Amino acid sequence: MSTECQPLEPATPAGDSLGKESLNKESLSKERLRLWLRMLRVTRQIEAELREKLRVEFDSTLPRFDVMAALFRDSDGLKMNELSKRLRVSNGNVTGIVERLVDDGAVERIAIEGDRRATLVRLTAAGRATFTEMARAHEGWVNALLDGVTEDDAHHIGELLHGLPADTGERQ
Amino acid sequence: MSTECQPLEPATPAGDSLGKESLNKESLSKERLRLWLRMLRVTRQIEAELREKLRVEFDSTLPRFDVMAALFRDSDGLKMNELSKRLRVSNGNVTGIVERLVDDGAVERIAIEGDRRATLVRLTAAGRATFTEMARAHEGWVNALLDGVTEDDAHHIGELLHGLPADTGERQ
DNA sequence: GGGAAATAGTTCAAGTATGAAATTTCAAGT
DNA sequence: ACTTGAAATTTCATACTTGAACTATTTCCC
Repeated sequence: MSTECQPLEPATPAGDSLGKESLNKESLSKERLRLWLRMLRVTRQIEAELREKLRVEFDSTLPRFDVMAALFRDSDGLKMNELSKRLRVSNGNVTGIVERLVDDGAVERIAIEGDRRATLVRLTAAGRATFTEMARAHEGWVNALLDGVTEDDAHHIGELLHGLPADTGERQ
Repeated sequence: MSTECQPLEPATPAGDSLGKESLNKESLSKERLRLWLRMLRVTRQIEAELREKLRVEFDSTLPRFDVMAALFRDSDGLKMNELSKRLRVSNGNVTGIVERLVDDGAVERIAIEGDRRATLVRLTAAGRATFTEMARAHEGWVNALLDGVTEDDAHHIGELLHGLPADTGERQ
């Protein structure tokens, strides 16, 4: 959903006693909020279009795509554990998605010798083939959706986002 | 979820016969994909933190917050219809969220005279009070999460996002 | 006026998502 | 060996989300 709330009235109204308006903390906070709302709206919109494309053209979904993408990168397979860390979603969530991918024949579970708690999850050959097609299409869709963005823009925004607390988290 | 896929190998590999690499279509496409993945990751991360905050501090959720925000802006109330258009979510979705907000006492349904199909949905006094608190906190959280973003940055990214196909859609 | 089309909502099935509890297995320490 | 604790997953309750089917009401048009 959209978080369609707009900045409320400033707590420090008209006359600002701290200095230039544009250097004001209130103003900066409002501007960041506006930015966040716009980022959210754009992201949601793009996600919706990608989801629709995946649904219509591949009878698949974004979560499935995400899981397959992670497994495609680690072609030796991942433990459920690692998968959920990689995708930053809850453990139980991954269980369900993988379950459906197994039903689809795109993914297989492999027992790990020496640890009967864990399971390895891996793309099947069919899964790899399907994902390769999906990924190619996906890149095309994104490219089209970000039509107005030049390479410089992309690079610039990327840099700005990169410094954010939200982007510097525990990845890997 | 995350769409953690990285750009695959370029279809046009090393030697590029079309001109400078940075002006290459392939390269631009990859750069846009990279940008999209980063936007998605940052957005998801911020959303996750906001959701957590709402849960812990207000025992609420983002969808509830979004609905309340929309109703706060239109203090006369909105029809379910308008609400779902405003938030860009499905009709049935809004039904459920409003239902829970009604249970919470934050929202009330009001019959519309002259059209027995539609219902008006409005924040209660309690709902307005609660939302005012939540919105203040929310702005603070966003402000903190976007800590590294200057006012110029915010403005710049905002402008770039603004031109996107995804942002120019049927709003309001 | 009467019926087709449009509009407003709810309901439904399936999938996604979380956080918490429960289960099974492993790893130590005693 | 035994128990305690950690680790890997699944299960569960709840909630969100979509797209489609369904109901009820209104509007339009002949």
